[in-house]
Formats: sequence, structure tokens, C-alpha cells
Amino acid sequence: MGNVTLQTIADHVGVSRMTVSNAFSRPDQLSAELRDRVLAAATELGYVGPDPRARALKRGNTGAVGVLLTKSLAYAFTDDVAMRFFGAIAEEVTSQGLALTLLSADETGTHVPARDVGMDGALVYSCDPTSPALGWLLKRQLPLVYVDQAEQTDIPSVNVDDYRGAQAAARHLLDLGHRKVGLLYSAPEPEIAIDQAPDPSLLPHAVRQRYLGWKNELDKAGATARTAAVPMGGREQHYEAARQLLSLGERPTAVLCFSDVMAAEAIRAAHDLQLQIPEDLSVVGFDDSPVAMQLRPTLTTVKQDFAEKGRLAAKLMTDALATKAASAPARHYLLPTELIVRESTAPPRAATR
Amino acid sequence: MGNVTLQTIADHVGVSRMTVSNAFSRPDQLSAELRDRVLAAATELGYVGPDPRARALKRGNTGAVGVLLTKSLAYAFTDDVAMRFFGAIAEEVTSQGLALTLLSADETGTHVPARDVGMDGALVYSCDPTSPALGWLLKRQLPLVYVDQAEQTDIPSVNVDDYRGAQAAARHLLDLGHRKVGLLYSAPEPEIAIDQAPDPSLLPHAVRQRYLGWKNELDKAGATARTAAVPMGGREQHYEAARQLLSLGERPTAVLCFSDVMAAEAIRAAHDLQLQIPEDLSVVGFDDSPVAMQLRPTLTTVKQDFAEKGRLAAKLMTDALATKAASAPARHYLLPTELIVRESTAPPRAATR
DNA sequence: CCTTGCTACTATATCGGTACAGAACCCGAT
DNA sequence: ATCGGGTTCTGTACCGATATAGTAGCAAGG
Repeated sequence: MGNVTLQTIADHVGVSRMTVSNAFSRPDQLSAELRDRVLAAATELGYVGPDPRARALKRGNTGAVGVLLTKSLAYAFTDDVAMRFFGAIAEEVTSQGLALTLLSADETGTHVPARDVGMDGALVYSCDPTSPALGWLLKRQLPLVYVDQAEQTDIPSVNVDDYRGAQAAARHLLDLGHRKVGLLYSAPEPEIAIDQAPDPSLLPHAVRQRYLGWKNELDKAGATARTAAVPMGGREQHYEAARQLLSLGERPTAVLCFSDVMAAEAIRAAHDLQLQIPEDLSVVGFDDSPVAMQLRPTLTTVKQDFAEKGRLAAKLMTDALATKAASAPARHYLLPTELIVRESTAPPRAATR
Repeated sequence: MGNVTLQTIADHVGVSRMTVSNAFSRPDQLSAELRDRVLAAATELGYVGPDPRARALKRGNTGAVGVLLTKSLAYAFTDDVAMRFFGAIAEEVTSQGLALTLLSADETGTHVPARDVGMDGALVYSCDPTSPALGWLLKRQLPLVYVDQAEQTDIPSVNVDDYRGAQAAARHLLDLGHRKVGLLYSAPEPEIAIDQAPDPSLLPHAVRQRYLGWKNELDKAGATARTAAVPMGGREQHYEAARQLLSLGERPTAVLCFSDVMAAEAIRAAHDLQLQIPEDLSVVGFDDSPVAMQLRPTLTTVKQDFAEKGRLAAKLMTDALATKAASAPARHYLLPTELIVRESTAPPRAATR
């Protein structure tokens, strides 16, 4: 019971294998009548269509584009914002008839997807630039698109203006009169670290941009920044870090959070510490994810357009695939951010004027 | 500048192509010394490793498994629960060195991933059993695993005991004394439909199970069920449907919601209608997703273990791939559900004893 | 000295398609 | 009658690897 191939059908119908191939892939190359006969024979023999693997080999493309994420996939999938972006990408990419292949950056086992799985190109989303998986993709010379990732001149990229967004958020708090501000951001270290200024160059790109935006703006105004670095992980970690930050002697009157999800936990922690928001504590998030509107009070945050980000990234990818190595200089996009003021921010209780 | 292939390296080192292949894929087949020379030549020539496409053709496997979702991908990606499950699958599957390929069920364009993209097997998650994409997967005779999908004897599956969970939820409300209960569930129709009993056979599997669990339990107790069918779509739809349901003349004193996300919108609608929860209205969700704990009041819901579901599905898949066509009878799992009572349910205000 | 059994490497035959360059035929135009 | 041009189909040569069987060389055993 060897497999049914083009040849099987060709023999059955009495034509050349090439004709059968054409019946499937280039209908204009043969008469409608013969094509019908071929297709009929194919279904009769249980032939589904040209084998994707063989086709991929000969044609040189697989019909799939990869997406590389640094962090554990299970974690990424709990991230609302990442998923929003993904959805947009998936939508756009699949509408082009491509499939999206998830690559993990873990180097577990001997089989490394980034090296061993066939794909026509890959999106690199918020990855450690030194990760081996990314290294493989680069070596394979696949068309890449960077998203939320430090720019590389020769690689098209889509970024969000995190820096300006963060600045605006800090500015907003300063304008309200806050002088002691907590910064809550995620960091690669495995432990919560309070008031240990990070080495920005070690932070993931988006974290770095936001951190710098906040910090520079606060420093410029001579305000005090207290920091809490949260390990990537569950919400528990966020909660715990926020709680520690808010239990400090000189408690900040406001916190700037790396994400809305973190802000949600900060609010929960504040609540548990009997702090009123925004009277005792102002909270600013980042992303304007759906939770921002669900929180009570509703969350002041910095909006970015995930969907647009995804669409743009997908577009860059499909363009790159269409014009193989066209070598127009790589395009770089920087999407705007916007401060959205809602209910979670107010002047500090004892605002000295 | 033809591509660098095994042959290029073979010529360069002066060995047979097969030896080069072995250097990469079966290191035990040649001396360490020669292997080093081959690998050195490979890096020198910029060879990354055996071409995945060619390898896939010859070996017959691609190292990727597909996941098929019915609904638009962008929509699926806003679904917390689906993403939780995905994450677990992705984690498990990639730890086996496989990649996950997202397939869309839309039949857009001529290129249909379910038919045209190479993969070793596929997970089918909560899909319309008549969808063409699923049809292709079946025709290709790929190893499949069904998840949240009506059982098929010959296809391994993982399901959740939605029926019993829904029963327990309904029972809980009945025990509290509720006699008029609203049912809020998603349906394929494009319009919100109030009090139009659905034809269960047309509902997606999970919806059907939950609906039937509720309905049968309520009917058995002689309680009144008012229904609101919500089109798949955004939260706005959920909100609107909940609002309509709660604006009825004989307003239900409790609502059973298909998901926690729907419950969140029901709570929002209730809030906007000046209804106190749980005093004026009890709300029960489904899934025990993270939002359940974030809502105020915290949400009574039916818990299912997404992570376990994902893990199990991935396991079934990898097993199926390992034992090619081993034809042990397909295993079917039914994971338990559990009612979690929190703050959003209470006896109706004027509970007649 | 001849067999046996390793180890280290090679030759050949696919895997299942598709690109490309014909070949056969028919038609209308010269 | 000849020719150019279109349509329809065929033959051949790969695409880049790997499974399998086979060969050479060498050490140990009888």
C-alpha cells in the first residue's frame, strides 16, 4: 500500500505525471475535460493534493512564517498584550494564505525549531538579541521582521514609541504634584529587587525604553524614583513586588507600572494595604489593554495600538516574502503612544503647592 | 552562487555527501576527528544545517504540529481561556522539540494551510465539525487530537465535563432559591436573540454541553429559563445582550454565563442598570479564568483546568506521533469541572421560602 | 592463514513534486 | 503549400537530503 502519488494517478488516467501536477497546481495548462478526469481519479484513489513537503522542497517555500518569543510560551500566552498582537499578526498572515508557526526559544532537546523547522521567514517579537534561537534564524538568512526589539539597520522593524509614552506618563504625575514615584517593571532576574537601579543595557528592549523614559523625566524634575524589579512570572510576583514597594518607609505617592496587568496587581496590593486610589496612591499602567477599563477605578495608562503593530509587522513580512531579497532598504516603523488619563491618577493627598 | 548543500561541503572536505549528512544527523557513524573537520568546513562555508524541507521530504516528518481553530484567529486570541490552553499546549509540544503551527479555518484565497502546509499531526480545538479545513486534515489522514469537540470513536480526544459543571452551577442557584434564571451563551447567529430556545444540535460542542446542563437542571426543578444568545464577537456584544436580558419585564434574579468574560460584561451591564450584585442579581461564570478573581465581587464560577487540558492534548499528540499508526484504540479523556462559589451569588432579594 | 566481526566510510536509490524545454497538433494567415 | 502562433501534453532534470546495503581495513580467535 505504497502512498498515492502523482505517478499513481498518472498511470491510472494514462497521462504523464506532469499533467497531473498541472491539474492541481496550474489548471490553465490543460483542458478542462482532462483536468476533471484527473481530479476524479485523484479523489477515487484518495489523493488529497500535492504533498506539501515535496512541494516545499522543489518550490523553495513552505507557506509558513515563524514567530519567535523569548520567554516561555506558556507565559507569553498569559500576556494579554502579546496575544492581542499575535491575533492581529495571525489574522493578517493567514489572510495571505500563510500559516504561523510558533517557535520556542528554549534550547531543550536536540531538535531546535528555529533551526530545524521549515519556514519562509520569521517574526522576532521582544526577544533577547543574544538568544541562540535568534542566532539560528539569522544564520539561515531568513527574511526577518523585528517587533518590540532594538532596531538593526538591515532588518525591517516595528516598534512602539515606548520612551515618549513613558515620559508622558511620568510628566503627568509630575504635573499632578507627585515627587516620590515608584517604578514597577519586569526584569530578567529571578528575585524581586527593591531600589536596585538596573543596568538598562540588560533589560529587554521595551522595558528599557519605558524605564528610561520614566527615569529621565523624573530625574529632570528632581523627583525621587523608587524601583521594584519584578521577575517575569505570574501575577503573584507582581502583587508581591507592588506590596513591598508600597510598604516602604517613605512610601511613593504614585506608581508607574510596566504594564496594565502589573498595574492591576499594584491596585490589588494597594487595596489590601488600605490605600485609596487615587487619593493615597496614583497608578499608571502601560498598553491600554482591555483590563484598563475593567479595573475600578479605571486606569490611567499609555495606549499603544497592538492591532496596528501586528498588521504592520505582518505586512512587512509578506512584503519581504513577495519581493525576494529585493533589498530595498529595510523599513523601520515607530508607532505613536498616547497617554490616556482616567480615574486612577490624582494629586497626592498632601500636595505641597 | 548556488546554495551550499551537503555536496558542497563533501567536495570541500573530500568525503562523500553521506558522511557529511551523518556528521550532522548521526554523529556516531563517523570518527570524531572527521566530524570536526566536516563541521568546521560547514561553518566556514556558511552552512547552517540540513535543509528542513529536504529532510522533511525524505524523512516524512516536518517537526511541526498544527492547531486548528474555527473562529477568526484574531478573535480566538482575545479569548483568555483559549490562550491558557494554547500556552499549555505550546509549552508541552515545544518541549518535545516540535513547533506549533496555527491554521486558520477560513477558506480565503487559494492557499489553504490545512491542506497545503506540512505538518505531522494536528490538534483540533473547538471546531465546527463540518468545516472544510477539518475536512482537509481528515482527508490527509494526519494524526488528530480533538479538544473541546464532540467525540469521534477513532480520534483521541480531550474534553471537559461541561455538562456536569453546568448542572452544578444551575443546582447552586436553585439551592439558593432562584426560580427565574437567565442563560447567556454564545451562538453562531450574527444577531443577539432573546428568549429564542436554540436548537442544541447547531451549537458548538462546549456551548451545547453547558446549555444542556443548565437547561435540564432548571427544567427538572421547574424553574424558568430566559435565554440570550450572543454572537461571537467582542465584549460589546456580551454587554448588550446582558443588558437586554436584564431589562426584561420579568427580570431574572440570576444569570448563568457561558464564560467568565461574559460574566464580567453581565456584571458591568448590571452595574449600569443600578443592580447590586449579588443582592439584586446573582452571576455565575464558567472556566475560572483569571478575571474571576479580579472582578468585584469575585465571581462564582465553574472551574476547569486549562493547563491540564493542554498538557493532556499535547501528550496524546506526541504519543500518536511516536507510535505511528500504532492503532491502540483512541483514548478519550473527560476532565472534571468544579463549582467554585465566591461572592457573586446569593439568595434572591425577596426569596420566598 | 583464514574466518569473523568491528568500525569508518561510500554508492545508489529514492522521497514526491515542479520548472523548463520541447513535441504534436490545429488554425488562420501569407 | 508554408509558416507563425497558440494550446495541450510529455520528458528530463533537478530540489537537498537520508536509508540501506555494501566495501575496505584491521584486530581477534581458531
